[in-house]
Amino acid sequence: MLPKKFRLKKYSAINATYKLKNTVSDTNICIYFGKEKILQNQMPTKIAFVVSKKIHKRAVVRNRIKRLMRESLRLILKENKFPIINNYISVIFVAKASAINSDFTTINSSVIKLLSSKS
RNA sequence: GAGAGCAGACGAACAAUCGCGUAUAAGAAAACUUAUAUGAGGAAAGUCCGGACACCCAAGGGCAGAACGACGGAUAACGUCCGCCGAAGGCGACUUUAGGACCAGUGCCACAGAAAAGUAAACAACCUUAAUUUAAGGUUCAGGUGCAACGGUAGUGUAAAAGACUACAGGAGAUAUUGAGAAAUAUCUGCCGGGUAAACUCCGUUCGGGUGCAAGAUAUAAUAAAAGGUUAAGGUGACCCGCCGUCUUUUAAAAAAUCGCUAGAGCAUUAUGGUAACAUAAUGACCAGACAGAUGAUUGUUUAGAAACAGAAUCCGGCUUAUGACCUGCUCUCUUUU
RNA sequence: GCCUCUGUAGCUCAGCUGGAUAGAGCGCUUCCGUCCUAAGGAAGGCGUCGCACGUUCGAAUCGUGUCAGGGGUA
Repeated sequence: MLPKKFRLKKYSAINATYKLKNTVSDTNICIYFGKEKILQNQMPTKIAFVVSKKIHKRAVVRNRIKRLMRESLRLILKENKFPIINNYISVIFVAKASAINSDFTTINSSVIKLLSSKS
């Protein structure tokens, strides 16, 4: 789990990020980017993870996908591979139906691929 | 040894690195940092029942309504649990059981059949009399139909028949004994007119307003538009009476902190009472509490080749459903040996 | 958290209340028709009535449980 200051919490902020439709997608994951930072460089980037109930009914499966995505993003933030993330106010990771039963390496590789394609 | 029945336990372990929630302590103006401790179930699930708790409300009456249904107990309560009776199934250990009442009333029982419940024979058969192709009377034993035929089997009896009579088994009622009771056993009485209430219904018991922690409390902040209304809107949510008595409804937008929030009809061990469910007493420990929502990732070793079902959301008691592997105890049947 | 509805042929739906034949339209197959196709006509098959247990002589229908899907509300 990310520390609390990196989490995107507010309902209105999530809706605003969705409405921009600045997306990059894969078979497993779709990423929504928010507005670019111009003035507020001091604020940390807010990140959210979404796994819809339409994808799978059981909470254990959905939690597993969320945790895998979080883990891969934690490693990325730690090594600071992609500074592109720090240029946006908010980022939302949405899992797709094909992400079910996939292990850590596939999720991690798709996250890296999407972020590198954006930059 | 094989098969089966019942009950129970468990719900991968260890190490390393990185990382998250909560609490406490220290530091810091603050954001936060460091250290320590701790952090997912037997079903957390389904939401099928019962409660606690909270608020609205004033909590009254009537009539609808809902649930339950052998008997005795347990419990805060229950549609749950325990014991026991009857019935059904099994060679047996044992299992299952919505198990009150169709002598209050109404309805239904297709096709077939004489007839599906009405003091019933339109098929057919038996007997008697007249008569010989038939008619009248008596009868329903046997036949056939159907899930079910007006009690069953065997005899007596009769023109032919019939609980008309007798024996046996069954049902019902009465009496006696046993038992806390359901009920069981014995004797007697020809008493014996189908089934269906998971059909309406009747009887008995219970419930007796509503909404659910997004309940609600505290603090801060607080709008706009339209419609209706003291000639009674609205609330009490099947409905009626009765009661309360001033704002109410809709649409749009905005803001969201703290408490409730986890010490409990709870858990473990022991003792006593009870067949048991359970109750009482003593001792001990307490360490999830989030709010877009914390337990993860990688590597190595062991095991059965990385294991099943599955993620707390106010809290308890049950029920139901899902579930891999290994293990334990008691009992029954069959076979073999002694 | 609470409330509520629906599962029937490949698809869309009747039938259920009130128990005794599982049906309609579109689609599919074959034949007729036409020079060929379409329209039209004829015939045919297509179903564990979501699943399990029960009540009943008999269950798509009644009862209970369960599974799946949808909707409403805060």
